[in-house]
Amino acid sequence: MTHDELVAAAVAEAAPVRPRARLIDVAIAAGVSPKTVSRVINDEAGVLPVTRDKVMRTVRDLGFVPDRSARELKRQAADTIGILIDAISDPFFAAFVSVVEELAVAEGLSVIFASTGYDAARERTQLERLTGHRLAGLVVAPVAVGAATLAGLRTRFPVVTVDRSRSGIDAVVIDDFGAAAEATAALLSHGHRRVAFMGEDVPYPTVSDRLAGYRSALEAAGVPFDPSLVVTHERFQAGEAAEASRLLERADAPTALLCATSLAAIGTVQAIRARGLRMPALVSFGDFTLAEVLEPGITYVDHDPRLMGAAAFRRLRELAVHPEAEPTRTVVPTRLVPRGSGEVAPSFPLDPIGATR
Amino acid sequence: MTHDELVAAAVAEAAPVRPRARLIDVAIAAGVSPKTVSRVINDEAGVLPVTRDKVMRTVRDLGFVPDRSARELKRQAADTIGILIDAISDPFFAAFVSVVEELAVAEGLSVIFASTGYDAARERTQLERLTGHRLAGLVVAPVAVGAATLAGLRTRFPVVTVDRSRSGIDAVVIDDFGAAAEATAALLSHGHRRVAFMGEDVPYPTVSDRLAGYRSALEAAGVPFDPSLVVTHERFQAGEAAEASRLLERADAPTALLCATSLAAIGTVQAIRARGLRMPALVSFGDFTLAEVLEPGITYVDHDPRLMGAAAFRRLRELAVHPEAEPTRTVVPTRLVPRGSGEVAPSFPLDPIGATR
DNA sequence: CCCCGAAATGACAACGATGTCGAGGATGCG
DNA sequence: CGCATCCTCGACATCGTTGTCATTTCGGGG
Repeated sequence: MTHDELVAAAVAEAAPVRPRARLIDVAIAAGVSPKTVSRVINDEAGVLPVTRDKVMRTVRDLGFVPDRSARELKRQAADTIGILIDAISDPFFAAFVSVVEELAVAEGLSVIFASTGYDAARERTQLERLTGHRLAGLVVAPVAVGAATLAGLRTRFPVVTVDRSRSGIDAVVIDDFGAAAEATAALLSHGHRRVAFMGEDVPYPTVSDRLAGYRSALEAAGVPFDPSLVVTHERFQAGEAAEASRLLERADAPTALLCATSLAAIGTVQAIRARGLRMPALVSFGDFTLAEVLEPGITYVDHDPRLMGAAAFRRLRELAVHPEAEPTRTVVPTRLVPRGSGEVAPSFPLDPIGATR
Repeated sequence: MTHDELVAAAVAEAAPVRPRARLIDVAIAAGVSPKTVSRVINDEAGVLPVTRDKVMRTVRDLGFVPDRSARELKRQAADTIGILIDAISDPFFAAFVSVVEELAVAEGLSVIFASTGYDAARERTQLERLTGHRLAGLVVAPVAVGAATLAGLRTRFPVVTVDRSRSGIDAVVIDDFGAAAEATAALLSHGHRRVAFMGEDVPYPTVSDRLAGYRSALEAAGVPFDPSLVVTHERFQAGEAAEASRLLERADAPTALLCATSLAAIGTVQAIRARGLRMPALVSFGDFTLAEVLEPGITYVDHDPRLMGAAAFRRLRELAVHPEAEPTRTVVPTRLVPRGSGEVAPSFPLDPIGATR
């Protein structure tokens, strides 16, 4: 049989372009039936050690790797987790995806991902692309996709939304309203009365919930809401951030900023430095690289992508076991992490109101 | 629309478990043969407009999405790009993957990705997972996988390595040696004689090539190489960076640092600030968020992940058309971007040597 | 009015793997 | 020594889709 193998190997070698080995090729080379090869590569019981060894050797010799398409087609179960997010270049989602993949690997699952770029049409395309696979679960940060569509998918595999939610679908979110209110209240408690809000103008409520929390905190403190202090842009790249920073050159400039996302905070900080402006008090949503190295360190609302990724993955796996479970809304706790930038007093204390609580 | 959604959700709710619609289900519902449905969803010619409309309507009604496993199995061609990288949480790779996905989407391709975590065993597993799919191409940042394995894969689909190379395989890299030499020479030209090198201790030559470039530049300038100024750690997290920063507390502390990766630079900057040390001259490999906001801005060797991603993708697509093409080595140009931190003179000019060129 | 050819459609097999079930051989027990 | 039993292994059908090729249909020309 070693002889047989050598012959087979030689034959294989002779072929200039060796096509991918199939299970049947292994079976022929090893002199067993396809089913037996299948049993071996799937670690099923009921194969004689001798046979098993022979097959395994042949598998190695031919470099056989089972075809996932065929395997997925035959088995109804899948071992791929789909992730659909806004953009992988967003550090929040990079960390999020990283955790999900880490956990998936540990369970022998694959990860396939796609990004929407905040675009509804692209989201639809990508969603079809992902759901064309038999998935073991789908994690999606929904842009425009509705509850009905997701509910339809949910009959096929577990679905969890992240960062945003849809009725009837499991969600992993934070308390945007409460966290924003807390951050705003903290700024107010240091004497600020003119607090600006900067955020992306995205087609989902994350930022608007934060804006609502901001307004609510202002109201609770008896500070009038000034719409001119709310700056939203589709993105906070250099250009938009520069424009936003002009707010600080006004006569009635805000003395504090609440940035609704870390991207907004980064852009704003860059613009402020680039224009040589004096740094106002600032609180960011979400930590970011080097935020603690700035002078002062950037105070932020902790909004840990790793916790959220772990929560989403955990829920996905629970749903895999209990597909009929009631949808739950997992609110990952947040907390305000002071690092300096949020605890400075107004530069121009017009009318210090002192602690509001 | 909220109403519509509620209605749709209710309908979905009503159906206890609606199994996924198959092509055959569409065929039956539309009163045509499976093959005709196939023709319609693949936009093949030779279908009467009436029939086409009828089928398309049924497809929508049933929410039919073709099964990718079956499709991939039947067609031999695939439309999925595989990416295997060290870690998606590394901003370099996040940006890299982002570009590749962007380009892939534009051509109607999917992306499946996996990370190695710098671990050889995990790399092997992940590689099998990825190559179990029929791929339209594979981009890999190789850890331990050898030229032979990749050559085997190359007979099945285009393979491009990135950041590191393997003989006989197309590669997209930068000139690590040259770029490090240039950066080191620049530091020396500002009068530094004690320049430290900090980098990860990774099992591939990227960092060691940079170290070699550093040594070469020292030699060219007649500055003796001091091994105690080379600090390598497996990772540059808080702990390791803190240890590395102790170098700066020595009596004969270096006056300049060359950081072999942006992660090393970030960790080092964090540690320096955390310990309240005086900032030495510093040049980083690779830009990072907020690097320009620090005081002074961090001078870096531009090492653009977006360019590299685009180059890798382009090469993949070329190879798809010409599978037998000779492997090429694409060296993405780098340049030293001065922002201040690399252009400061030594704090303690022991023996200024002036410009060495 | 019939026949021909082109266009539209369908029947059938096959992609590569695995689930079901049955066949055959070795083993244990009376 | 014979029979029941267990264990190993293989034959065959099948997952959902598409390629090949045959068949039907329809309009037009003779």
